[in-house]
Amino acid sequence: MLDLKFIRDNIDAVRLNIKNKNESADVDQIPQLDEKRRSIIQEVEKLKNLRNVVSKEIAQLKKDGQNADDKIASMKDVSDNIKRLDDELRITEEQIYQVQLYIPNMTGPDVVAGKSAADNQIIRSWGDEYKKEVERNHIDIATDLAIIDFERGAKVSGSGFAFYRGKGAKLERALINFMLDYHLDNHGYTELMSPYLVNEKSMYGTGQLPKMAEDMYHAQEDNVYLIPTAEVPITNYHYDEMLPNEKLPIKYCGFSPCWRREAGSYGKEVRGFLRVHQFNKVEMVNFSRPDKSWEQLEILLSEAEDIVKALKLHYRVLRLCSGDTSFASSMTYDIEVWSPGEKNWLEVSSCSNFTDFQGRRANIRFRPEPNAKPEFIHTLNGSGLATSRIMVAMLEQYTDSDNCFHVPEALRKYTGFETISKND
RNA sequence: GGAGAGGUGGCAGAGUGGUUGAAUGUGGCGGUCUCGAAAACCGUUGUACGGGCAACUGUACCGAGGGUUCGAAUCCCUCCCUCUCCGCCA
Repeated sequence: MLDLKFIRDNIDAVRLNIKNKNESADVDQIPQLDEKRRSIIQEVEKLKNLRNVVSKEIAQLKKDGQNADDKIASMKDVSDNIKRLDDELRITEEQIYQVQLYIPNMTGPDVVAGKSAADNQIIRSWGDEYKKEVERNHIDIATDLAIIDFERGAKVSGSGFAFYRGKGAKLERALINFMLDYHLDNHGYTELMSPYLVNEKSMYGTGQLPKMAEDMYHAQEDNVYLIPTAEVPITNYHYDEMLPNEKLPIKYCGFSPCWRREAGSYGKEVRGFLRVHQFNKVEMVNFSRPDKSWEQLEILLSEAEDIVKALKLHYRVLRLCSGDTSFASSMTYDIEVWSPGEKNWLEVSSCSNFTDFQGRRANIRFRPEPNAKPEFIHTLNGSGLATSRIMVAMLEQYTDSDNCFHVPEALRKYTGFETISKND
């Protein structure tokens, strides 16, 4: 959410930003609604002041045993007017809020205006030496090794769901544990294991609602949502809180499955693990002072890169253009690994600075100095990493011509085995 | 799911219609005393919005939202949450 005062003072920039982000929000009605809001406040507060003063006079008169009927009668009208104006104010503020909810975060200074993924900037790439030519993609390999079962996933749950089986399941667990341990041991994170169902308020707090309602699984009976990312519970962990300045930045990481309906995305990149309704991810969340958040974003990105490097996978880093930068994000870096089977880049991490956008929605603040006014915190998060596409790249990268998968060095102490072959 | 109790300031805890933004305690901050500290004593200690260049000032906030009333922390309704007991259950 953007600050109302900011919108009022920067209406043109806000309008341009909406356009650059391919969003639609009718910001034009804000100035007059805000004007109306303020004039109502001034009027109603005058009346309330009058009411307070006269009420005290009435109390005094009664205490002195005198008659106060005249004053009470004269206040009746005032009271009715207050009620009417308060209603009007409430409606006006609700109208403003409903517009505000759909206004995206302002993009950061380094974000170029652009329409689509084609306009994203390539920042760097790494691990050229790990490129490899393969004939089979991850689906063939995994099916052949019987470590991932897409068919039965579809039978039991629907397309976009899969079973990990045998050594495949253990490999997945190894990957998750490796990533978590890496961040805990090397990057100073505190682990959070979170709820996977969250309430509506949390979804508004991080900005998934109201815009993304269609993309989430919703349990109507209890009005809770399956999380599309651990960002939601972990960021909202500090909902309505004042964070101690001396503890900043506060860094949490956590594993969770992620559920996404992916409504309307059929036909593209849906094969196998490329786009699924449920996948596993380790998420990193950072609560930062505003003056440090851009610096923290670079650190967060490097922490995610460390994982890909440790797995020795060829990857590149992109800075997303405005059109590709998500609703709540100010700036986002994507990490993409090379899939030899797809001959394409696959997104495995998104690292974003949300500035104060989520902090304002979720009311998470801190005090810059002991007696200073509270300010909204900056939040950042990044995948570190999503496993399904890492699994794609690993399977294609590390399976030899004899159809034997070699576990990457970094994962061996977690798997307890070094290879996976057909009859394991 | 059934029955009951409760949600007040950083925390604890008074307050059942009229100078209550809220007693009191405690914690925090500043000070006096002290070589220093403790104790004691004094002072101070919320947020949001509006107006004002500012000092300042107005309004609101006692779980949330409605209602009654000239006036609500206090009365009524709805919802949320916590706790206790019973039932069910991994």
